[in-house]
Amino acid sequence: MPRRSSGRVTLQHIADRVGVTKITVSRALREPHRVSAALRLRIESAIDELGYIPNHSAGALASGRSHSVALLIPSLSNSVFSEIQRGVQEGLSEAGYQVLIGHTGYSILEEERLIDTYLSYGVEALILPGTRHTDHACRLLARARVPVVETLELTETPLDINVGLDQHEAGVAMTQAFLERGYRRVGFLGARMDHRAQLRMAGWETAMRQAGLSAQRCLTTPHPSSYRLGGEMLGSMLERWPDLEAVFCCNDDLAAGALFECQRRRLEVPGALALAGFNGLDITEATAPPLATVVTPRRRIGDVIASRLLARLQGTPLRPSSENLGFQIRIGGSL
Amino acid sequence: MPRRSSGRVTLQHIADRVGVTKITVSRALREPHRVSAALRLRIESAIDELGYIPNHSAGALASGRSHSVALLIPSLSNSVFSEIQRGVQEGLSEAGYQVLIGHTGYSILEEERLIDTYLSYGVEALILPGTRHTDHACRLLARARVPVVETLELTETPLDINVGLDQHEAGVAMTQAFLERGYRRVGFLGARMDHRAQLRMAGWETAMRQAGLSAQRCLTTPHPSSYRLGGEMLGSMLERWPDLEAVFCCNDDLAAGALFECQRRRLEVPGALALAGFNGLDITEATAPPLATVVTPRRRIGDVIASRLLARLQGTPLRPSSENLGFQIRIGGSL
DNA sequence: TGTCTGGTGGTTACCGGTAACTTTCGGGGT
DNA sequence: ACCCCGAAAGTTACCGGTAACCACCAGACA
Repeated sequence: MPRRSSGRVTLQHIADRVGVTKITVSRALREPHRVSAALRLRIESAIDELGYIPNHSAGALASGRSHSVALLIPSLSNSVFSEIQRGVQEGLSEAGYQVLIGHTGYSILEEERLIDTYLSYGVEALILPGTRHTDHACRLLARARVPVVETLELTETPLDINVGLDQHEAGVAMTQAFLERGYRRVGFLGARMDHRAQLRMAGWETAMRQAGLSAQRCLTTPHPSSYRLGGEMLGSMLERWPDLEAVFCCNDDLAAGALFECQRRRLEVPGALALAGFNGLDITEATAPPLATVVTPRRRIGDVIASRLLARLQGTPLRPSSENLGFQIRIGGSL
Repeated sequence: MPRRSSGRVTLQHIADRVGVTKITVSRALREPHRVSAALRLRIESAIDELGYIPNHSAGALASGRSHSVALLIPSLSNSVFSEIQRGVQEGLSEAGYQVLIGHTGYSILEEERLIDTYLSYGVEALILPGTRHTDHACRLLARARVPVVETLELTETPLDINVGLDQHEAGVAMTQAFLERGYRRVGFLGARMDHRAQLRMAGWETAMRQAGLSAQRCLTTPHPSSYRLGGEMLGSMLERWPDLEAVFCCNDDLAAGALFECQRRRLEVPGALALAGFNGLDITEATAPPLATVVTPRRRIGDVIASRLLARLQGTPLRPSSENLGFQIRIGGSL
């Protein structure tokens, strides 16, 4: 007799209905071949007659397996992450894993909190955006002995699996594309300034210095980037450096916003001002002119994460490793 | 002696270290006032010395409470949903709930699958996008006796809590804004054509018919909307109906894409063609000219969902109810 | 006929917490 | 001196599954 009559249908209810023990019902669900066909049918019909819903907590507790993986992403509204998510999801859900999505808002403190939460949920792996974490987060991860993927950026010292691209190198390459086309006074416009934005900016600086040019035309803000912000910041830059020839924006949103501002000011792009963004989102191909950008292999990152993780979850022991998936420069028509 | 030496630190380990029983440690964590201050301190230091991470499954199983709520959203890359998420998250996390995000990809079958999954995770409430669900999903929800929020749209027959806006009415209102300004040959451009897009379109039809005008200039596709698609589809519409004066797009992405296409064709907006979108995303204020749009109170929807849900979770019994949070027409400069 | 084997299904204990009830103990009121 | 009370900590049983091992049985085979 149950202490709390929770009203919820359990394995025991199904078992009673069919006249077997609950372990048999459990087997019918998880290892159907181990139960005779006739019995299996009776169990199945009892299950949907009574409306049984398994209790994940009980299963996870008893088996020590949660069949779930946490994917932390900095922003829900940025399609960069949604494409990664799609790849991860597809690969892992086929293998029977549930992907739990967490939202860090670009904060490593929030990331730490989420790592803690998801470890207590018993996730079997964690996928983190970026390679910088709080000390406490690193300690948690080390103790958890759970596969960890760090993504988007690359690091010399991966915690475990690292899949991404070299953001600094991409920043250098895009800047060089400006320089090759004869632009000299190339500015940099950055928002949010998370670690990846910083790396891109550092790439711009490196390339400018190497070419013996000034890397001073640079405007950044900690605010989250948006189209509007791109326009406003471009305005400030033009005021401060009226001789600006080109602007490398740390992402496509800013670049599109900057392009709109140019349209408003009747500044021809790229005639009067050249622009480039970063990521290769849909919008860069749709604007007039299309925006130059660094195309990042987001979908592929998701796929690769899924496949490396599955290998790891299925027992292949790997040493910490870094995988560089590269990028492509697309010139579009704004440069 | 544990059967499986999972390596994981449990309450028992902390208890042994401190010399108390595990229930005391459990209390120190959940009801600190019930444990003496001195002991509490010793327990706390043991906890972070040994790196204890609670086992959520065990807690949920024993207490029958998961402290989590599922929020299903159709698309991760659409900021409409990310703003709702922000409101929900903020309200619920303060009250100690964890918000689990699920991604339906606009499919009610996938929604059904996720409802099943999250019920088995023992969520204490479900927040669903839209008011249409599969029959099986409805049966699951009915049996689960868990608060359910249906959002974005309104319905006459809410399952439980319904918070949103009248999409049809909004479609009518935007169309009337076109008509008031003298536009007559107003077309409709729709993508994805999920239920909300259909309602908006129906609103457009209603308003056109009421004004005695033709509602034939309409182009839709089941493909997901994107900037590029907006441009391409506008191209098709112009080819098919060269006399088009205005286009109401079922969302801002399409409208922006259509605007870009106009720029490419040197079609003045709104001089040669008027445009409007739907949702009031950031981009509508950034383009040149800014886009007319229906501003939906997304953040507020999130906040209201959180507050109604908390009331419900804290025991206030409510009958099924519908709450209309309205919308605003913003004319921008494209109309 | 006896033994072995594989296919089925059952027994038992346990996962790591928590609810509900009980025990212990020191102090205040009368 | 007695009783009562509340605070602090412990006991016990249980949440709903699953792992590991065991029992039974029919047919294959010697």
